[in-house]
Amino acid sequence: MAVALRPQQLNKTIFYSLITFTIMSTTPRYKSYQRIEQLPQLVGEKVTLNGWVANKTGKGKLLFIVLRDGTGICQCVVFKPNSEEIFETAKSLTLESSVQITGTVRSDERSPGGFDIDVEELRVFQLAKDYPITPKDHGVDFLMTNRHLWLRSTRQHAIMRIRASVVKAIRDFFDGNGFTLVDSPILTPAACEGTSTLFETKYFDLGSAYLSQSGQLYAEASAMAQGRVYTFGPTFRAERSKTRRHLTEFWMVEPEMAFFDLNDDMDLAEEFVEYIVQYVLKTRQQELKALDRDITKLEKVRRPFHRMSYTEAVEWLNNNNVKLDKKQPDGSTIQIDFPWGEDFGAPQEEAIMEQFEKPCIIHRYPSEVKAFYMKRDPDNPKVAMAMDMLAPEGAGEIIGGSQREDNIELLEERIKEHDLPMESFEWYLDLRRYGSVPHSGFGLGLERTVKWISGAEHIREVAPFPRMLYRIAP
RNA sequence: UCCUGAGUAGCUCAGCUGGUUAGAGCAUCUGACUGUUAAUCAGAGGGUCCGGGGUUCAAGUCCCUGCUCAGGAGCCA
Repeated sequence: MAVALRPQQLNKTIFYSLITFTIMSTTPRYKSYQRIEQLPQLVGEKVTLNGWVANKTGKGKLLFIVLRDGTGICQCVVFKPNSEEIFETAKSLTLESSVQITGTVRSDERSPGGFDIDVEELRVFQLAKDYPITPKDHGVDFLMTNRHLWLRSTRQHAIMRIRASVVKAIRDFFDGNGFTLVDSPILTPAACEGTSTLFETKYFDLGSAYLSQSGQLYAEASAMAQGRVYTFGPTFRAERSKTRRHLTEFWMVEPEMAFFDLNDDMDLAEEFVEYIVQYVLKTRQQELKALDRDITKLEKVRRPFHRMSYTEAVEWLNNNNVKLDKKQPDGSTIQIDFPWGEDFGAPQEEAIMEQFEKPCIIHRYPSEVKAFYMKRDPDNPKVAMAMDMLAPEGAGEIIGGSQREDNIELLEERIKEHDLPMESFEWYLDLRRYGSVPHSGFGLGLERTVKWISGAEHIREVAPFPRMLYRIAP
């Protein structure tokens, strides 16, 4: 019989020797230097740090070098009378020069990182010449052109760490809840949803291939094999979108669950998003602080979230006098009551979310405006069993999902209605021929989630090298 | 694709109804300063005013055109 051993249950000696063994066997070659995040444990000791010059100030015979090494910042102090040679070298240092500094750690309130190092040895790896990004204001275009360097700044560093934590939370959540990771293909033969514009590329003698805009159909097939699966990877949309919440290449995580109805789907989405937000709060306090993020807003992201049907949302819009701008044939615009059947745009979503401090799920949209694979509500065939999750603070849609159509006749009808090539979907129809079951899933946009949690103004800040309509480099 | 706005020093910007040799702050270089936090002080260098065409005695400024970028819409995660 298998017994799960937790560390507390192990004999202490064995446990600690295991840890020692692990560290000894994997990290000895890293012991030639320390990292700034270790400094609190190294006060009074002589350490060697490797890093880059983040800032340099001084006053007469005293020089302060703010060193960053990726794990934090540390102020290194050089005093001329101690060593003329080191002082001259330190004086010649420029922004972002790479150096190795050896010295003794001292706790000091006046230091930006809380710790000072009195420099005893200074080695220059390379002297940077005219680093373009200064500690002053810069425009977006300039920063985007220098994205490869911009990533070194405090703010971008913090965002990338939060992104990494969101990714980890996503994987932990599904891995720990009985889901199997399944990688869907990136090169696909045709459109998944049949609507979006796709990036096209040549594929040997087989004609064209397209970069995937969703792994969903493959996730559905895999869910019939594994029960509960998720795919997580890059997706591509060749839409000419130019807003602060669109990228042409972004990461999306798509869970797909056999035997889940729409309510199960929404419950999972809530639990999932709550987990991500709380995980980041727990593990990235420092980074959220560096970003000046109001964490009291994130602390409120606890279940249950708000929920309303599309029909209720339309009623709310009309009761609250949120009008729809309608273009007339003569070019003028008039304001009308929001008509049932029209899809929500950004103004409607923003108006609805203004009243909420945590996410809201809107469900049962008109089937006309939703994708072909979404199941219609048995109680009202005019609406699809679809749901979107909107995040507060103007973050907008972060999740789109649905219960899938599991009846083969109805699915074939939808494919015809949407004018999609039936033969391309034969394999997908097989899933309804051989043991079809009710099933559901959703997709969560990684960058939109990170943008919301980090409080970034623009989605381009939360991808290390964002791909946008008018920018593909660096 | 549509609507709106912008392009002046390495960076961020000012430059009025067209009028001497186009300015400031930061950055760079030189010097001063023993606790700086975007240090301060003194001095120096730094310009294809996005490209092309036009109007004018005279264009950074006005007109046309091209390019680049930004914000928004639609589509969506």
